[in-house]
Formats: sequence, structure tokens, C-alpha cells
Amino acid sequence: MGNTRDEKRAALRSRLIEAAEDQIARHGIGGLKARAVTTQAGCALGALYTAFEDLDMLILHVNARTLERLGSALKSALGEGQGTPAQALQAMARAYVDFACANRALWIALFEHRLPEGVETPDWHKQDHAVLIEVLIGPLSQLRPDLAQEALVLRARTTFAAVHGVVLLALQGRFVGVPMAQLHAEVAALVETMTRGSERGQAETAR
Amino acid sequence: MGNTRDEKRAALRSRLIEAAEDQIARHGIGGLKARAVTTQAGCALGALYTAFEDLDMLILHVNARTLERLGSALKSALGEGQGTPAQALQAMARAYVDFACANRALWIALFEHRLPEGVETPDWHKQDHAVLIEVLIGPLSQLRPDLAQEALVLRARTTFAAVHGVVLLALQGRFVGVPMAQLHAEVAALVETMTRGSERGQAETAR
DNA sequence: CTATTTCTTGAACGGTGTTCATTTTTATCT
DNA sequence: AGATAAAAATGAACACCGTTCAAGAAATAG
Repeated sequence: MGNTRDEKRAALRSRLIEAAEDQIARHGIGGLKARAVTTQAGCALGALYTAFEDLDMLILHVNARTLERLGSALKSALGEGQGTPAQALQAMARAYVDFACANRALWIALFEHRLPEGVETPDWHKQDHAVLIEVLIGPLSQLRPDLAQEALVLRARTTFAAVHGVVLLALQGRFVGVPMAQLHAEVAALVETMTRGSERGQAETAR
Repeated sequence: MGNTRDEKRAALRSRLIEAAEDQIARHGIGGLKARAVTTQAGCALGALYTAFEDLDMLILHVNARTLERLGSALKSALGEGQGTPAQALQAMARAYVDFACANRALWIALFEHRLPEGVETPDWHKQDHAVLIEVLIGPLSQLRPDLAQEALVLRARTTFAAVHGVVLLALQGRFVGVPMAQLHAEVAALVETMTRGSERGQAETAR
């Protein structure tokens, strides 16, 4: 049996990711410690560095899993919210807020984690984020048929970032953030304002 | 002379804040080290802890200074952008983007820094953030005279957070962020969309 | 069963923020 | 001014962190 090696290696990686996910969910990204995670995964301290290059890379794998679940939630909301583009955007915004609230620490880890100075995010993980923008392209292109593909992608990033900013400041508990009790309502109001502004603005943009 | 003690103490605090500001500006908030900052301030390692409770508290003082400068920039933009509320909001958004770009690391430090689990931000520093919302109340109340004061404050926080999100993801260099080259244009487009949506939405909100 | 290769282990390393006994400086009192 | 008391500055020492690597354990091949 020559594949026991690879199987054990994969199992170790899996156990480490699971343990890291649990640690981050419970203590935040700053509470992820190499010793705690290896103990919980049932391996030696050094084993972490045979499975992953780095603690940072382990975090990236946790984030990849979180993004996968978040992507599913958004796609599901996009499927259910079939009607006007405005309804689709509202459904996805709601799903985004719900996911962030239900997976607070893991969601925050997606955007709080920073690689050390000079280290670039690996390409495989960059692509994991793409879904956050892709789901917006459809409804946005209906709302703004005047925009070219390039401008549409930019506007999708901007739209995502706007909603994201409201959720982030709220969940981080920042002083300037919206209180959690009003988060759903305020995000809904923002999306409504943005869709209305787009509908009306569409004609004038060409000047 | 009995005030030499307090003068020296104040001078030490000032030197430490200045050194910390320089370190953060050059190496980011993660590059702020107690030994480097005390060396640059010309004092012993332990002196830091006679002047401030903590490295975190030193960072809060740096952030307070940054917020003061940012507040001035926003107020100045509000004063110059006298015309329609839409113009005022555009002027302040532009000033916000300009400030963030010109003070990248210090601005990022405002929102990336997190206190350890369980430690609450002191009240004096919470109030330092208030200006970010206050400058929006005026133009927003003109744009939405239908909203009560309470709802207006909420909407101001949401509006700020939306613009903030776009700037943050861009300056952090996140994959889903808007490229820096398009940041000004996209923020301007977002503010325009939001103001148009508000003007049009104002009547319908009561249902 | 032995020899060889491969992987796993955890003590050790360098670097971090923070503390505290010691020294040095400052203020007070005759 | 000099002696004494109070206060503050100092930096070695501590606890904890991520990461490495010589040594041991395990798996594979002969």
C-alpha cells in the first residue's frame, strides 16, 4: 500500500484546518495559536509545518472553506430571489448579512487577516474571492444595461464593498458602525437607495 | 520648580506618540515594536509603560491624532463644497479618499487595530470617531428632510460605512477591492448613485 | 529480519510585549 | 546647601509567540 502516506498527510491537513477553524470561530483570528491548534488536532507542534508552509497558509485554507460556504449562500439567495434585479440584490445582501452574523469570527477573519509585508496572496486563494463579485454581475447588468463589461465589473466591486463596509463596521463593533439591531434594516435601505439611484442614473451617465 | 516632572512626562508621551506614528506610517500597524519605538523616542524600554498603560493605548493616541487631521480635512471639504447636498457629499467623499491615500498606513491603522478580547475602547477615544458621522448629518438632513433625527444618524453611519468599505478594500489591496486607479471615480459614482436614490426614494419611504 | 529511506517529534532559538528590583533623578525640609 | 524622602527611569529577566532542525520513530525495500 503506497498511498497510506498521502492519505495520512491529507488527514492531518484536514484535522489541522478543522481545529484552526474552531479556534478562530471561538477566539477570533488573533486567538489562533500554533500550540493550541496542533494539540487540538492531535499532532506535534512541528507537524503543522510539514502540512502547511506557515500559520498564515493554514488561515488561508480556513478562509477558503468559509468563502466556499459564503459563496453557496449567495448563489442560493440569487436563485431564490428571482424577480427584479432589485429583489435579487436585496436577497443576496440579506444572505450576506445573515452569513456574517452567523459566522461572525470566521467571516471577520476573511478580511482582517493580512499576510506579512511583501508576501503576496497565492493565486489559488485569490480566485476563491471571485464569487463575491460574480453573483452581482447578473442583476447589475440588468440594472445598468448601458455599462460595458469592464465598467460593470468595477461597479460590482464597488457595490459589494459598499454593503461590505456597513456589515464590517457593525460586526467589528466600531463606534461609527451601525448597531447590530439595525443592521438588516440599514443594509436593506442602502441597497434600495443604490438600486433606485442606478435605475434613475442609468440614462444620464452618458451625459 | 515643581512642574518639571509633569513637563518631562508630557514631553516623553509626545515623543513616544511621534515615534509610534512614524513607525506605523513606515511599517504598518503590525510593524510597531516596543523596542524600536522607545529607541526612536530616546528612552528606555520600560519608560513606555510609565507613559502609557500599553502598546495598544499608545496606538490609540496615534489614532486620535490621525482622526483629528482627518476630521479637519472633512470639515474643510464640507465648508468648500457649499451648494447642493450632493456636492457637499461628493466633496467630503473626495477628501476622505484623498486623506486615506495620502496617509495610507495611518488611516488603515484606524480600522485595522483591535484591542485584545474583552478590552473596551476608552470613552475619550470613542468620541474621536464622532466627527466622521457628524459632518454627514447636515447634507443628509437636507437630502432626506423626511427622516427623524434618530433615523438620520443611522443613515449617516450607513452612508459613511458604504464609502468607507470601498476605500478600505481598495487600500488594503484586497482581490475584490477596486483598483487604486479607479478608486476616485468609483467612489464618486457610488455617492452619486446614493444621492440620486435618496432624492427619489424620499417620498416613497413612508409607504 | 535487516537496511535504508522517510516522516514525525518536541526541545531549542530568536523575537515579542510586559514587569519589577535597582539605580538615578527630582522634590522637600531644616 | 546639604540631607532626606519620594518619585521615576532603567534594562535585565520573564512568559509566550512562531518557526526550525537534530534526533528518534515508522514505513518501505531488499
